[in-house]
Amino acid sequence: MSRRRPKPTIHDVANAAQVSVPTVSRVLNNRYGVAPQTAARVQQAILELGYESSLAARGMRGARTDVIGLIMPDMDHSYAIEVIRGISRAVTGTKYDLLAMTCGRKLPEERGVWEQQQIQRLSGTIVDGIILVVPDADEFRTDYPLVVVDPYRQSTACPSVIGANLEGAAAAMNYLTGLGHRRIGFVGGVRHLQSAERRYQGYTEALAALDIALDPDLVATGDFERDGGFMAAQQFFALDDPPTAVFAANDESALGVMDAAVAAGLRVPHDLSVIGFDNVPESAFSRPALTTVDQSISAMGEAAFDMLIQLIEGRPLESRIKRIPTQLIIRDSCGAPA
Amino acid sequence: MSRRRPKPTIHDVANAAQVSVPTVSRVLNNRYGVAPQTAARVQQAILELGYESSLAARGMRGARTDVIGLIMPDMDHSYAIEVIRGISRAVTGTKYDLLAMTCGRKLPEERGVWEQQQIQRLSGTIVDGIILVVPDADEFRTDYPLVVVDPYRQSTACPSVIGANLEGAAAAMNYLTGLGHRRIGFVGGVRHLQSAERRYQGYTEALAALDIALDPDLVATGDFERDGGFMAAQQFFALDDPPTAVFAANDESALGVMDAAVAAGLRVPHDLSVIGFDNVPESAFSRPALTTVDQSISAMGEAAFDMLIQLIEGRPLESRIKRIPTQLIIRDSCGAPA
DNA sequence: GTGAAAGCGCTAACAG
DNA sequence: CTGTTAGCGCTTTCAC
Repeated sequence: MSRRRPKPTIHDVANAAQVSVPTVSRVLNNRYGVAPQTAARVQQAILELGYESSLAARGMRGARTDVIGLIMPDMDHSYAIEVIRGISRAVTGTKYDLLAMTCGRKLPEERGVWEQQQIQRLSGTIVDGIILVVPDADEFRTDYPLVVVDPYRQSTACPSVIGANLEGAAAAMNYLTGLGHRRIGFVGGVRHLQSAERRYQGYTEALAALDIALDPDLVATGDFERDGGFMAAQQFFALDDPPTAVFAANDESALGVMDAAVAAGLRVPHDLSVIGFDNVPESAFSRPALTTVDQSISAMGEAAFDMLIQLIEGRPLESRIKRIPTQLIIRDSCGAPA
Repeated sequence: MSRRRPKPTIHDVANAAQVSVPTVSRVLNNRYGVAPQTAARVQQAILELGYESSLAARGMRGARTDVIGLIMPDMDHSYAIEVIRGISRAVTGTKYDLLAMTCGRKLPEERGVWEQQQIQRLSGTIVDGIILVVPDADEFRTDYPLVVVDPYRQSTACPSVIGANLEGAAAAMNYLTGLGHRRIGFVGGVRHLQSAERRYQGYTEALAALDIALDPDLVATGDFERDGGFMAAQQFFALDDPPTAVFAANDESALGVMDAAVAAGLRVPHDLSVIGFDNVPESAFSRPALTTVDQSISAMGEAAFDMLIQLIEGRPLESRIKRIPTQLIIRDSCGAPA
């Protein structure tokens, strides 16, 4: 470690083995036309020098790298973690390595360009294909294999994996109304995010089906984070006629609503029913355990990986859009209205 | 998206802006000596073409990439996730991007070489420095900035971040013996992993301090996973004189022990006390909540990032080994022996 | 079978 | 201020 011993290059190997650079390249890639003896000498040199080819250089020459890229805005929230888990599992046992990138700058307005940047910085050279999670942008200037998970808008521009948001929201609302709730609050997610919109749509449609007028006071704009749910709930509680149930557009928000409920001295589900969306691991451990709509995020990750491999290997895609079904998970946070 | 429009290169930009390639490179890197007018024309072309420089090509030319690499054997288990979280948080707000790699091939014997491979494949070109998590290998052939998290053995070869495993284990054991336990089982971790060894050492030393003979029947070799804990516990329960408490070398094993306890009809902590190590998020949600030693894995990740940045930016390291302290978290899984 | 030459996209050193 | 020349580490023709 003391002296700066530069990483051995293919050149060093060639020298050590007394052959030319292309020959080393050939044995590296198991090409035909190398004498067994020569190959052995090269292998020997590789071992001795501890040589390993540079991903960058190799990729630049157009060769496949057997690495797939995952680009996501953060690797901190449960949603992101679950996607990573799914893809990580899918990668296991394949020849592919997984390369996940996330950015330091967290300002939303920088995100869109960041995504685009990363795609181009990586594509074609470093990775063979890319999975993009919850992209801010809608369209991408690339023709490399690219699969989008849970896009903003449902464009057919890229092959994508989406959740059955509308159906899931309908199931949640039906469950709540079936329990007898009529005043139901909704905590939304990031504005203009497709998944959030669809869940909202499920909310309004369910209300309409029962001829319940949409009360603007009962619709709060959250941010898909715990704090947003907390604040939204506080607004609800301050109402003259507060809701008896809250449908939050994702679990983190729902957990925030529950936090607000205990802070306000309300008991869940006795005084307030709460239902979430996503079924992130934490939802099973809240007190009471959160009733939610399982969106199987990790399954979305796995599906995205499968699609990407099809694309990379040039096999035809069954469909450009893969919809992952949703499932109502009934736990302890909902009951009949008091 | 229909036609294969190849990614624009610096060349295309140069053409479009009617300048030479190096000029484009200059404006790209905010170098001095470009006429404002020319620069504007280049910027214009960049925008129109949606150009973004290739990480691979840029890195190959020796320039800094402002990307730091994270190499880990998996991105699925809680431990790995926590490390990612910590580093991801540390990266936030800095100019660095984070690139995390995992491999598809999961066989342990392939791991050692895989790590070495990745380091060389990435270092110097694609990333400015690397954080390596729980490496199998002990020494690395690289002179690039490299920080190791929780290494196998405590070698001084690389700057590293380690947990206070011995102290933590001592705290756990003291707590158990303070409660009155004398027959305490130990579920170990992956053999030869330094952290597991140190925790075992804490176990034996605590026993020795109380003049309790080490009973081989009470020491099981786990694998740091839930199943291993489960099986180890079953062995304990089958003993003529089963332990009244179990110290598991990590939380996942401890959770497995609790699973086995309920399967055997034992109540925790009434019939059996269980204590873990790590304080992964799940441990707070088990029933009963797991008493454990907080190892602040995400803090280890953050510390590793900080050290790496020092290395990259050429600032002197305070110390080559950073030890992250440990803290006993008392929850509900331990009590006095029956 | 093997080496020489060319070029991937980019930047650094030099001219002009 | 800007263009020309070289070369990073590697693979791919194409000769020999």
